[in-house]
Parts: sequence; structure tokens; C-alpha cells
Amino acid sequence: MNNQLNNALPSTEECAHSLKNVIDALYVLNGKWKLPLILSLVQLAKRFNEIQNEITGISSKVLAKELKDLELNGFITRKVYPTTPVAIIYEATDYSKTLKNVLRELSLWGGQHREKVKQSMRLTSYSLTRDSK
Amino acid sequence: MNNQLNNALPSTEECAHSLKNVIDALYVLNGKWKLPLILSLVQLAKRFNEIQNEITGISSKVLAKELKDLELNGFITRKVYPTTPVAIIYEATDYSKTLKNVLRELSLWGGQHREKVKQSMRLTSYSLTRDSK
DNA sequence: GTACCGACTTTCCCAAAGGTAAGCGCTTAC
DNA sequence: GTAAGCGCTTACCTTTGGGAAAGTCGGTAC
Repeated sequence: MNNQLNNALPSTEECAHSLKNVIDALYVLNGKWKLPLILSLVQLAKRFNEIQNEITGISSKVLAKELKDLELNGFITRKVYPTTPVAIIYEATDYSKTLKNVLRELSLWGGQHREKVKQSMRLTSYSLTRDSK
Repeated sequence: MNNQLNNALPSTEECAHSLKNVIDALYVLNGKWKLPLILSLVQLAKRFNEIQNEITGISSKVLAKELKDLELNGFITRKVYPTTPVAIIYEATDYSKTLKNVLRELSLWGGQHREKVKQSMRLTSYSLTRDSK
């Protein structure tokens, strides 16, 4: 028993578990677009073209494939509203919403990270201008 | 001003920001192995073969490439200890540690997700045995 | 001097991800 | 009846990821 207090160092098994958990999570959330898509639809249900406008850079082919994938895995539902013309709305399921904390932390980190990259870019271009003169 | 209280609905720009943040984050954390590797090394600095034993499934080629990548991006450092024989230890930088919250949430979610998948597998195999009889 | 370990590198190969561009079936607008 | 918008699909191609297996280079142990 090397775990006398609850906040002692995590045991080896706990580490292995969290490693396995992360690997399992990434298995379904793999690729460039799944998390951005889920985030976009958790914020607001949208139609195909609206998504494509928001997530700049994704092609219709890839978007269609990713949406199918997300639906199969229970993250979103595709709803057809019989208006004229029909409106096809993709909306996040409750299961998607269990990712909220993950998305929040990832967004926070992404913001900080961009700042850090900007910093180092400034330094790089500074040393470049100095070196090239 | 549609934001009378701090906890009002997030504005459109805020949504767009968080989307951009997540996309930027995934740009450096892409692939199957980066987050698992960072997690493993944040828990404890290790040598090459130790990592390969912990992250089962990764080949030495891919591991070498990912480690180089992570070093270039400032997530880990490669330290050579002049013992005999030399020990090469990969350790997480402080910058890696800024990912702690992301990793914790991802691990938590991964654990829940595995439970959910197990559940649905049980249901599927039940209906399969019923259908096939 | 031969065999083994650690830390890779190299080669070869395959599959999946993803980009580009065009097209299609339907419907409404003009 | 022609054009435009929506929600895709298809075909083609390049890039990337990644697995298997063998090789390499400097140790050290015997």
C-alpha cells in the first residue's frame, strides 16, 4: 500500500487506465474534423451548407462522410423536416454533450497555444531579419 | 448588446473562436499517438523501449518519428545521460503539462465511452443470438 | 570474437484520409 | 425554360499514417 492518502501519486494501474482511456477516446474522435463538427453542432443544429460555411476548408465529400460516421456513432442525428423545400438539419445528440468538458478544455488550450505560436513566430522572424541582413 | 449577463448564450464570435481554437489545437495534436505519448511522458519520463512497451501497438519507426515531432513542437525533451552505457530519457516539458486538463477530460470521457460501447455490444450480441436462432 | 542490448534507421508496402472538380436529382425563383 | 440553391455522390489523385521486418551502430558482457 503506497497510497496512504487519496491525493498520493497515481498508481501504475491508474496511469495505464488513463492511457487506455485516451487511446479509446481518440479511436472514435480521430481525424481532423470530428471534434470541430461536434462542437459546431453542439452549439447549434445546422444544415449541410451552413456547416460547410462555418468549418472552412472541409470539402462536401469529406463532410458527408464525417456526418455519416458521426451519426453511426451516435453523436448526431439527421432530421428531415418536410417543409417545402425539405430542410435537412443535423443536430447533436445528448451523447455529444458529454464531450462538452473535453471541448472546453481543448478550446482553452488551443487559444493559449495559438498565442504561444505567435510569440515564437515573432522571435523567429526577428532573428531571420537580423541574420539575413 | 445581447449579452446582459455573463452566463448568457455565447455569442456567435465566441463560438467561432472556440471552433478555431479546437482546430488549431488538433493541428499539433493530430494523429493516433501524440496525446497518448504526451500523457505517458507527463506521468513519468521514460526511455525508448519503455515507451514502446507501455504504448502497445506502436512500431519503432512511428515512435521515433512521433518523438522527433513532439520535440520539435516543444512538448518533450530528449536527454542523454552519459552513464555507461548512455541512457536516453524522453521527458515532458512544462508546456506538455498545460495539456493536463485536456488529458484528464479526455481520459474521463474515454472511460465512460468504453462503458457505453460495452453496453451496446451486449445488446447487439443479444439481438444477434435471437435473430440467428 | 561473438553475441546481445538499446536506440534507432531503412526499406517496402498498403490503406485510409483527404483534396479537386465535376455532376446529379430535386425544387423553387424569375 | 433557364438559372440557382440544396444536399449530396462520383471519379481521380496525392499525401499521410502506419505496419513488418531487417539492418545498423555503438556499446558491454562473457
